[in-house]
Parts: sequence; structure tokens; C-alpha cells
Amino acid sequence: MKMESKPNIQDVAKLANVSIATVSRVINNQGGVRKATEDRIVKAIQDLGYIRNAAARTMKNKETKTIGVIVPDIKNPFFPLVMAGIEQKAREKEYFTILSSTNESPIVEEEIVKNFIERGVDGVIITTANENGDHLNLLQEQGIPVVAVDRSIKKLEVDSVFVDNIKGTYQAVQHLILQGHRDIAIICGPQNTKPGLERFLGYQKALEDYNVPLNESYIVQGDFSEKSGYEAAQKLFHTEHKPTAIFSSNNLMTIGCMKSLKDLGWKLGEEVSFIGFDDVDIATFMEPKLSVVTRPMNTVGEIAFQLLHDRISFKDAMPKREYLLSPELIVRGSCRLPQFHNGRG
Amino acid sequence: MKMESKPNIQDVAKLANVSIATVSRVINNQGGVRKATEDRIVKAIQDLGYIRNAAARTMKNKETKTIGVIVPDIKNPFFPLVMAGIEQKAREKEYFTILSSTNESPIVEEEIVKNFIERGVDGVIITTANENGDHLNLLQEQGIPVVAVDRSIKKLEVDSVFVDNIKGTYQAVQHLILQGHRDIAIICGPQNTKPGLERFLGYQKALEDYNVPLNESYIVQGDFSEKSGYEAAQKLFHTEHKPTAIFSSNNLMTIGCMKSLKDLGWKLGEEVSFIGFDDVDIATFMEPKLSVVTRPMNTVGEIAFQLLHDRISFKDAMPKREYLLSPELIVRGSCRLPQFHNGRG
DNA sequence: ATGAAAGCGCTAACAC
DNA sequence: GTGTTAGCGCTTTCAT
Repeated sequence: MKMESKPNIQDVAKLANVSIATVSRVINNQGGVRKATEDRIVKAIQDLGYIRNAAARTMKNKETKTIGVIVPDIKNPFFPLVMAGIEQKAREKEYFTILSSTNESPIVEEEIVKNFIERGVDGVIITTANENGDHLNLLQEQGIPVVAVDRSIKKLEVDSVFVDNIKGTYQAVQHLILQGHRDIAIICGPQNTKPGLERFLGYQKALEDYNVPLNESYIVQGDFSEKSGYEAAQKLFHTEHKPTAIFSSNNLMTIGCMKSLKDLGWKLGEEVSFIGFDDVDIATFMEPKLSVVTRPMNTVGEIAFQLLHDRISFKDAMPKREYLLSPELIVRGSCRLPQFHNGRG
Repeated sequence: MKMESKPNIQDVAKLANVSIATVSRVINNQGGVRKATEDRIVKAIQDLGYIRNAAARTMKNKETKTIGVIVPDIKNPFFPLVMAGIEQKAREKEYFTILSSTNESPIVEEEIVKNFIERGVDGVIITTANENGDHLNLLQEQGIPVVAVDRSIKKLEVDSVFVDNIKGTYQAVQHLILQGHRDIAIICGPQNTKPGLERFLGYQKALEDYNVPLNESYIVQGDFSEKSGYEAAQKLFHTEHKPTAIFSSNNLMTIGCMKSLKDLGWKLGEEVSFIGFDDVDIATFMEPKLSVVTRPMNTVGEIAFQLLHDRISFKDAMPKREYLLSPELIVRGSCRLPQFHNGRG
């Protein structure tokens, strides 16, 4: 039993007194090997502590059983949750997952893509940092299947799984309107992202449908970061007529916004109602509890992998598929009748 | 220009009218190639859209420039934060990171390890699901460097980066004692994990040093999950003499505990003081704000990679190194003078 | 400065 | 049932 370095299929073959072909057969459960032979080989594998070499197999097979996942911000809890769904399904199919975070930088994203390609990933699931998608051409050129999650990719024909942002936001804003709010502010996400834009559109549509005039000073731009949510709330607090309700376009901004309200002494649920897109840890034990629009993160991940796996398995052309999951409005205590506290009611 | 399949080094060589050896030289910046030749090759690479094949390089080089990261629960925000630190440093050194989550299952963990080995990771950073470490032998056999994070690995001699759990907890409990609390409960983590055990030890030590008797009914066992935190608080609420203060051993249990307090109507900061290990999103805009023990997650990740990289680079024996980072107690509003509300004061 | 060729560990087509 | 062998794409001596 040689001790230096890792044993390979040769070593196993030698020890079991067979050819490497036979060893390969048993390693891959291809059958057609006499029981006794197989036993000898299995024993040899055990004794040697042999482990197959993925690099070598990849060279022959042209597949790595690996999929790459690219997210813009691993610190946003949304993504680990999606990731959990992906990993779970992937493991079932014996795929492995490699995750990288771009920090919202298309440059970094392109590097990652290139690296993924070098590594021969069989497919990619991505929430891109730049929906334009020029930097993602490589993927297409290499014929690597791609699934877009949450954000679209304009220049690429890819399967995707989205959430109905417009509907989700619409329901939230509608709820506020029906409660009597008319001064409803929105903290927007970046308008060059699908979620950012669509959530704004849902807001706009709801106001329109209910003939609530759109007030420019109630529209404040954020970038999905906690910081921007904080600043947005500050800005809203200092508008001439404070809004009576706020809709926040994502979880991180919701958190920032809450911190801001607290610092400002702006009473949630009393002076200002609130609904945020995406649930947050804190939602249920704040006082009042936060109303939110939720979506099934785990399912998003599962479907994303499913779509990707289909593409990997049947390389034939297949029309592009798009899943649109429905978000759900959860009404808790943070939205109440408006108080017209700013002296206009 | 051939269109089918990916171009390889051969194709480049042909197009540039040189041998593959020369192409290899320029790809790897080894110098010793005439400028004109190099230019031709670079152009050919561009024209062909050539991308190097990691599998093939790995076969020659015996290295993948990849490190594997194994965490017990990707949904615990602690780990993405550590991960961010690892990734950042790794990218600087041109290493890639592959992340897998075990769901606290040693079985899954062993599978992952095996898979990482197949893939030839150059090193592993792990927060193991079983500190005993028998299932991690493979790593040692293969001579793959390992760095332990947060939890130790008994059977393996590995570098590690820990946080001083005892000290952190001690400070927290000490603070409560100095405020006058004597009925201090602890929601423990699993006692077979280093963080779980040490945090309990810190608690014990503080009580001892200040001559506060340890009350068995104030020690309740959790498993680091939100659910267990919730249940623990329920249990504590229903003890004969309710504790006047609670220490929670991790972030998820803190969240569960908070939900529980809310449901029970057990007034935080008034009827019961609280300090948790690890900061949580919610900490600063609850009322009162949560006091917590924090630790530098990003730094943990950075150091972990640094240690691993050293091992990978200098394969020579090197004494095992252990980093012990200091946590910090942040006192906010959730711990106050005890009220002796249960009628014993 | 450049090229020829061996070989990394494996799979699969083809022999026997 | 089992063995032989030709690559997969690359790096790296060793020639020239």
C-alpha cells in the first residue's frame, strides 16, 4: 500500500489484479462485472482510500455536475434563503453548487462568470448586477444554460423565475388607500432593476386606479441598501406635508427605514403607516408588527434549479420559460387609519 | 474560425501559427516569447474567444485555486457575514470559494467533504456539525489544509479562529449581576459545540465569581434555532420564580426568545432584562433596544482565509495556530435594574 | 525564442 | 467479463 500522494485508478487496478477499465466499471456502477471481481475492487478502493478525481472525469465527460450561483449581495437574507432552495434540489440530483457574490458590481460579475466558465460549470443561476446583460455574453457563446432569478437579463434569452412585483406592491398600496391614506410615499429601489422598477410601477398603478394623485416629493430613490432606506425616511420626514404611509421596496431598506423612524421619533402605525416588500426578522416583534409583502424564497430557489436542470438535461431547443410567483400581503399592525397629523385632515 | 464547441489551446496555436507550448507560455505570463509572437497569440485568443480549461490545468498542476467552505446553516446570518470576509480575501489571492451548508448534519458534512476532495479543493474552512471530527479524517489523509471556524475539531490538528465565548458571556452576565440581577437564566446552545459549551461556562463562571447561586431551573437547553429560543422563553416564563434576566446563547435563539416574550406579554427591560450573544438586525429598533455581545464576523472570515492560505502556500510543518478574537458587550436598553416583580424582592 | 512530446487520471470504444 | 488503448486540454522538460 503506497503512502505517498493520492491513489488513482491504476493503483486500485493493480491491487485488485484487474485492468483500469474494470475498475472504472464498478466505480460508475455500469454492471457487467463478476461479483467476485467487484468485491475485490471495492475492497481495494477501501484499503487504498481511493477517491475519484473530478478533474480527470470532467476532461472526458465534458461535465462537472456543478452549477454556479451568482448573487449581488450575500448579506441580504433573501439570497441565502433562495440558495437554500437551490442547494436542496441540487443535492437531490447530485449537483454541486458554487456561490459567488458580486457586491452589485458588473465588473466583478464578469470575472466570476469567466471563472465559472473556466471551471466548466454546467449551468448558472444568476441575479445579475446589470440587467442589460452585455457582460453576460460569454455564457451564451459557450452555450451554458442560464436561469435568471428576480432580475431579468435583457440581452439573453433565458429561463427565469420572477415574483409578481407589480401585483405585490399594488396590493400593498391598495390596502393603504382603502384604509384612507392618500399621502403615500414609496422608497424606490434602483429603477434599472426589474424589482426596483416594477415595484414602483405597482405603486403608480394603484394610485392611478384609485385616483390618488402622484406626489413627486413622496417618491424617494434608494438603492436597496439599509443606509439608503434610512436616508429616505429622513427625507420623507422633512417634506412639507409628511406622508401618512410609506411603502419600502425591499427588506434592507425597510430595516433602515425603521431605524430612521425610531431616531426621528416618528411613530410607526400611529403617525405613519408602513408596508415593506419582503419579510424581515423583526417584523413580528416590533410594536406594532410590520405589515409586509412576502414571497416564497425557498420555492424560488427550487424552481430555479429545476429550470436549469431541464436545460442541462435536454440540450435541445426549448421555448424560454418564465415563472411568475405570487407574493402575498401580510397585514399586521403597522398600517392603520391615517391620522392626518400634519394638520390637513 | 471554427464555431462548434469551445476552442482549445490547439486552436489558438494553429491560428497564431505557433506551437501549443508557446501559447501556454503567454497564457501563463512566463515570458521568453518574442513580442510579435505574443501579439499574434493574444489576438488569436481574442478572435477565438478562448478560455482556459480549469480541469486540464488541474490535472497537471495538482491545484485548483479553490477553497471549500462548509457551514452548518447558511440561513444563520452569521455565516454569510463570515463568508463575505473569506471571499474578499480569497479573491485578492485569486482563489475561488465554494460554499456548502450541512444543515447541522454530520452525514451531509461527510458527503460534502468527499465531494470537495473529488474536486480537489486546495483547502477547507469549516464550522463543523460534529466537533468530534471522526468524519473529517479524509481531509487529513489527503493532506488538505483545514481551518476551523467558531467550532473546534477534536480529532484534527488544525488552525482555527475562535471568539472568546467565555469572556463575552462573562461580561454580559457580570453586567447583569452588577445591575442587581440574581435570577439570571441562560438559554444554552448545544453543549457538544464549543460555542454552546463555552457560553455556558462563561455564565457559570460569572455567577460563581459573584457568589450568585446557580439555579438549575434557569438553565434551559436550546439548539441554536429560532424555534428552540422561542420554546426556552416559554419554559422560563412558567418557572415558579421567573428569572429577572435572560442570556441567550446565539442570534437565532435571541429572535425566537423575543417573539416569545412578545407573545407572552413579558415586558422586555421592565419585567425581564436581556442580553444575547451575537448582534441581530432588530436589536436597535426594538423598544427597548437589545443589549448584545458582538463579534467581528468579517474579520473572522478574513483571518480564516489568511490562515488557510499560509498552509496552502508553505506546505512545511508549522505549529498549529489559534486565533482568539475578543467579542464586545454592547449595552443598550434591554438590561435594567431588576424589578423583583415575582414578589420575592 | 520556439517546438515536440510525455503524461496528469479517467472513460469508452473496441477487442478478445 | 475483462483488457487495451486513444484521447480529453494542458504544462513542462528537453531539444533545437
